[in-house]
Formats: sequence, structure tokens, C-alpha cells
Amino acid sequence: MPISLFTARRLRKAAREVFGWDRLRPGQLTAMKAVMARRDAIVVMPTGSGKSAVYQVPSLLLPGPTIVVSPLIALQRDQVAGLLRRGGQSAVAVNSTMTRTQNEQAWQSMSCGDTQFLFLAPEQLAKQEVLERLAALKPSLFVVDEAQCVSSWGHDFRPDYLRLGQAAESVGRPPVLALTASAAAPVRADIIEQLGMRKVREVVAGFDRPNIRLEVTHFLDDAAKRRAVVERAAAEPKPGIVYAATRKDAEAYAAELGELGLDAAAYHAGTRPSDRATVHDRFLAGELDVVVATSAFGMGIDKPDVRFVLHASVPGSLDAYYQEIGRAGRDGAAARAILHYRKEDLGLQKFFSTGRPDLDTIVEVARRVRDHGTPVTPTELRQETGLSASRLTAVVNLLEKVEAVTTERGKVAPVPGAEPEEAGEQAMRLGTAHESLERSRVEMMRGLAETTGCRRRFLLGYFGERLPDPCGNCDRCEKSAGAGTGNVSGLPRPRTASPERSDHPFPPGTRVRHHQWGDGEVLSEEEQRITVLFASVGYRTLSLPVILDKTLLTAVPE
DNA sequence: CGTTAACCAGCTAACTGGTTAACGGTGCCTTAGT
Repeated sequence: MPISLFTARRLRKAAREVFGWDRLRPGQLTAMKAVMARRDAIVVMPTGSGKSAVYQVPSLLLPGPTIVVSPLIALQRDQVAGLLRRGGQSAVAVNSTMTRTQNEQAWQSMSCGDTQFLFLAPEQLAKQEVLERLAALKPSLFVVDEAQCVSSWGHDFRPDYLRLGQAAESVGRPPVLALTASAAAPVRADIIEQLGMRKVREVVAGFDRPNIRLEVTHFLDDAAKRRAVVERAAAEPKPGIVYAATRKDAEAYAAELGELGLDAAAYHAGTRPSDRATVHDRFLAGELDVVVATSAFGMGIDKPDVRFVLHASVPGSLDAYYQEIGRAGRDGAAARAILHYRKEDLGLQKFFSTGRPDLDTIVEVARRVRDHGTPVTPTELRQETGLSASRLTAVVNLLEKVEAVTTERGKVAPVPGAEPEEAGEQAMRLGTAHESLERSRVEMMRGLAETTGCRRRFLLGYFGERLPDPCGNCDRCEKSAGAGTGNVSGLPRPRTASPERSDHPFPPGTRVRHHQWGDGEVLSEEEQRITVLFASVGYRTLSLPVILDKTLLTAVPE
């Protein structure tokens, strides 16, 4: 019997006997087989489609335990509870909300083999002691859950995400499995690079969520937009989520909706922890009409009957937009994504996408590391520079990338011959490139809001999926179809899946070179325009007639 | 990048227009003091 068939049988058996899952989806099985073959894999599957099973089932058949890196402590709790409930599997988490004794007990139950799953935040793996204990467990699998965080948070907000590749190495480099519900090709490439993954098996399920109607309403005036947000949130079938850009807005909208008699609550990182938990639980229990939240709300929310997601202001990227609207209509019934768009709102998102370390700071850290001569602990560097832990880690990450320092066994060491000023300049260039990428991601959001074509086609194009026909379930499609032909059910009309050939020299996937912006890759096409991701400047949308007429772009052979 | 609050000058009383500074999102972890 071929090995893969044998493996598939064992996987199915384990899934059935332990978790009671009678069948595995094709994507799940493919990914599980990659894990069993000791290969690195990145899996992109929608929430609620059994992504966790991809590590949970193989883990039972592997000799050592499974390490799961999870971004939020609340999520770790859910995952531990879920394993116990569904499969009777023992799992533990080690984090700062536990007492010292509890964490000790968790380590104990791992090392004596009683427990198969250990959940940790990336910051835990920044500690040398933790890495040593993990290495002693001889783990068989290293899972990074919500792996989009590597790319979206690792570069600035939570820089320990960029250190996970090294962490995996120092615990014996088991196969690395990255799981996420949404990641466009460039984001996947970033995750793979940052985690140091090798010979990666990519399993990407479809991105389309055809039951979610996409709609964008334009506003010139801020006050008019605010009125419309409240009116619309009040009018839509419940429950729903309203996303606001700031904490203050979230509070204000929640208060206004409350005055209209709705059960509405605000949720953001400044909400008291006990209130956060209450809002979360009440929403899941169906006791709230509307949660008005910042981007803090949503990870781990798997509620089937959310009827609308309304954006009171544009999010900072199509990735964020897609993730947030994806919380609507998980049950497959008609749902709405309503974006209230004002082009001035893009400014706030542009502001959020800045904040890289400045030249002086980088050079200072590089100097101090050099002057020490011998490896120095991050704690020491923090005391000398007064930088916060995450800020320092971000700087060290940059310096390591430009080969001015190395890190080993938790300490930072200089690279002989590396000049701090030179390293600083190089690191700044990296930081600047990343910043312009982030800003171009904001521009892609503008692209969706201002497109005259089918919105779903634009959105899916960004994720590398080509929609041959307009979707019939967005405001643009309805507008061009005219009155009377709208679909009554709220569900999209059937459409053909036949991919048509591109009639120009730059179909998606083509490597191209621009006379000014250098090398890039064509990501998507839309009517007379293509979107290209350039290494130097990020996303750019180009007009096909113009580039064909002026030969601004040339295709580069692989 | 855009909004808002605070301030000030002007110039004569209660307000206007202009400039300027501050603010804005995501979460781990640690440690000192109740």
C-alpha cells in the first residue's frame, strides 16, 4: 500500500475515534499529510472550516508534543478548553495570567508526557529558559496559529513574532505549520520568510464568501457619515458588528445606538478586562444587537449568525477588511458588509502605518552592542538605552537583518567589522521600504472603495483569485444591472467558473519590471487596470492602455 | 494625514479668524505595592 494512502487511513481513523469527525475535507487531509511527512506547511482556510484539526489530528500520531503559538491569551484558553471538550485531549497554556505554580504544573504535565499540546504567546519564546524547556520536550510539531500576525504585527507592534523562526531552530526545528484564515500571496511569502520555513507545502482554500453582499457608500461630510452609520446600524437585521477607527468613536457610536433602544456595547483595548469578557460572552450568547469595536474585536469570534459588519471608517488594508467582514454570514445565509467611506479617513490609517524606529535609535543600539564586544542581554540594553522591550526587539530585528548583530542563546552580539552608522543607514532603508509597503496597502483600500467595477472581483483579485464574471452581489453590480433585475434572495446568482485567458501580456503572476519602480509581480487585473506589488514601493495600480502605449512595463522571464 | 482643542491677537465686548500642539490601534510581559 502506498505510504500516503496508509497515512490518510490513520489520519481518518484518529479523526473519527478521538474527535468524532467522520470525514476530512480535501484541504485538511492534504495539509495533514504534509505534516505527517515532516514538511513545513502554510494553510489558508476560513474560520470554522476545521483549521485546528490540521494540527490536532496529526499530533496524536506523532511521538513528541505539539507547540502552538497563539497571539492572545483569551484564544489560548478557548483552544485548551476546546481540545478537552471535543476530544478529551489534555492541553495546557503557559502565560502571565497563570500563577507560577500553575505554569510549573503545566511544564510538569508536558515533560511527563501526560499532555500533548502546549499553547504559548510568541513573547514566551523570547525567553531563553522557555526555549530550553521546550527543547527538552523534543516537540514533533511547531504550529503558528493566526499566522497573519507574523506579517501584520511582527514588523513593529509585536516584534517577537519575527523571532519565531529562530525559536523553532533552538527547540530542535520540528516541522513548522502556519495557519491563517486570510493571507494574500505576498503576505504568505512574508510569513514563510520570517518563520524561516523550508520547502513549504501551501494549502490555500478559496477566499470567496458569496453570501456576503459588499457595499460601499461615499461621504464628503463627516457629520453626514456619522448620522448614516447610526441610522444604518439601527436599521439592519441583528446581530451585527460596527468597526470604528478609534476608541472614542466606538464609545460614541455605542452610546448613540443605546439611546435608540438597541442593546449595544463598545469594545476596544481600553475597555476594562472584565467588561471586555462580558461583551464578548453576551455577543456570542446572542444577548447583544450590536458590538461597536476597534480592530481589537474579532479574533476567535466564530458566531454563525452575524448579519452585518459595518465599517464606520476604512480599515488599513484589504487584509483587515476581509478578515473583519468575514465575521458576517458564517452560517451561509445572506449577510452584508457595509463600508462608510470618506477619503479623509485614509489619513488616520496612513498615520497608523508609520512608526518605524528612527536612525539615531538604531545607530545607538548598534554602537552599544559593538562597544560591549561580548554578547549582551536585551535587559542590559534596555537599561542603557531606555527603550521599551518591544521597541528594542524591533531595532535588534532590523540590525540582525542587515547583519550588524547576531543573536544567540538570548543574547545580542556584534558582528565584527560592522559599522553602526552604515548598519543604521541600511536598517533605515529596510524600515522605509516596509513603511511604503504599508502605505500602499492603505491605497489598496482606496482602490476597493473607489472602483467602478465589481467589488468582489477587486477584493478576490487582491487575494489572487480571478472571478470571471461580476458577482451580482455587490452595490456596483447592482448599479450596472439596473433596477428590477436585482436578486430577491440576497444571495448571488450562479456564475460560471471557467477561467478566461488574459488578452494582454501581463496576466496575474507575471514578473515585471517598471522603468522607475523596479521589479514586481502582477497580482490582479480588473477591467483596464492591473495591480502590481513592487519590492521597492509596494502596491501600485496601473492603467493597461497607458503601460501598453508607453511601454512603461516589461515582462521579465523567470 | 486630518481633526480638535487651546490659545492669542485684534480691538473694543463678545466674537472671529488664525496658528499651533496634541492625538489617534492592535497585546504580550514584569514588577512593585495593596
